Amino acid sequence: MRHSAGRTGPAAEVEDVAAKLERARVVDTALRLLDETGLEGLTLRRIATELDVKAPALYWHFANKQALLDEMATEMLRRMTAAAEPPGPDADWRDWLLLTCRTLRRALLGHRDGAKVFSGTRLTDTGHAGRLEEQLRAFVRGGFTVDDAVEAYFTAYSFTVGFVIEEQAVHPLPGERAPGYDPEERARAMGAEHPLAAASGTGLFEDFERRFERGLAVVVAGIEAVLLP
Amino acid sequence: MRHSAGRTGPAAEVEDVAAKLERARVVDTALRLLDETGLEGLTLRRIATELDVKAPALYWHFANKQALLDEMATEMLRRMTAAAEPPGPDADWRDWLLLTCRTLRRALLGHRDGAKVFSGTRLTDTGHAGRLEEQLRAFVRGGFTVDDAVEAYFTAYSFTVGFVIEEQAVHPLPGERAPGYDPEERARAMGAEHPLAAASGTGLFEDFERRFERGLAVVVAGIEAVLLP
DNA sequence: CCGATCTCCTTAACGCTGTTAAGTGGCGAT
DNA sequence: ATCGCCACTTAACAGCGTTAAGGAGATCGG
Repeated sequence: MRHSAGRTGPAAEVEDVAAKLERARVVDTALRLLDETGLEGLTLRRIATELDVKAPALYWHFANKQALLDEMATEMLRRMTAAAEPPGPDADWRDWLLLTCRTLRRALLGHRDGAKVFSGTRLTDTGHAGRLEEQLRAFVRGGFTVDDAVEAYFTAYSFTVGFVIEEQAVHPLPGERAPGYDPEERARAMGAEHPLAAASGTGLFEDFERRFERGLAVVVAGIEAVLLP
Repeated sequence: MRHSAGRTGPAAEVEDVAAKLERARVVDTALRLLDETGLEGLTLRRIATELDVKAPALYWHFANKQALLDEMATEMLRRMTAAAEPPGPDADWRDWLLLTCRTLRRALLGHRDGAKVFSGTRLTDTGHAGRLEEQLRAFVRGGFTVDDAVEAYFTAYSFTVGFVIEEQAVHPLPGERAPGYDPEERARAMGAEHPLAAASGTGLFEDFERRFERGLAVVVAGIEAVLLP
């Protein structure tokens, strides 16, 4: 099924590299198009046209659309990992966790519907294993059991993904604002008999940057309080 | 555009009730079908067939498919709210928050792809305003500012939605287990040079019930530590 | 009582989607 | 020169959401 199945020797090496380059070009184009069209508008025919190719050609490089989406999510993660300077090998678990979550958020915000693409796919390689290992090691250095380390990591991860999904519903792209997320409108909808709910629009639709940091601080403080030995 | 536009009198009342019953029947059927087919397989033609009707008939009741999905998400929330006994009017914010998040999780787990349906839609009515108001009031009673109350609520909400999205990737329906989320398989993929990452499968793919409770405890403790005056 | 109106549905069709089958030009190796 | 594989094309399929037009049946005003 793979490109060089059954072949051996240096020629296979070279061809595999070429194949990966093509694959990468498809993924790159798809990620660029994603920002223009959104996940709904991202069709194989469009991607193919952008690559001066017909749609069925993509099936040479990917088993199906989901495989392409998986690869896109993986590539997002790869770029994010490459862009983030890791803290030193003896860094505190807090530094690692903050870095991981902030970088994850940046990666998801980097593309329209990034969080949805990401949360709907399975990663296609284990390139992130190294970072995860260092993250968990930082926890263990801090006195956590492995189980508690995973627990802490997953809690922060869940918060981050959930947060960004909501954020991208309001801001499809940084700077853009989706219709229907207006604090005043919400206040009107909630009615005078629900003053607190009516006032919540501001706290729900604005200032995601600061709110993410506060949420992260809450999670970190909670980990300290509950899981730290 | 609405059913009784421009009409008055008791007959209109009766017809509106009938119309709403029809609408509700569509939503109910769609939610039932969702469990069988998943979000991908949930087509208007299938829903229509199940209702002994042709697909375009649905456009009499809903402007488009998204409007139906919105209504489905709203109905999920309505049932969840109806099923959950609220704590007393003087209950602690902790009780309210735990109830809200646990009930939200239950509601999302109640249907296949529940979290995805939910996170992709906008609620169609303000029936949840009352509960939100009580939730926020509990925070304010506890000494929170309105902003901090919203912040705390949203942090817990984000965690819950993010958590269940991941949970449903592993367990499409309670009891079922999606392929590819096997701890041993993960351990093999991570490799011997990443022992902690390899061991993380157990902590990531199992025992969601307990892990959700611990995550919730982390969030609550974090709110106490960071936001409580 | 009759014609108009409104409700709720049907049939037919449009343009689009992901995906498969079959065929084809070119290039490297034998 | 020819074989075989790579990377692609053309053609087509079933199915999707959605729209247009129309029709049966109840309900209404006159």
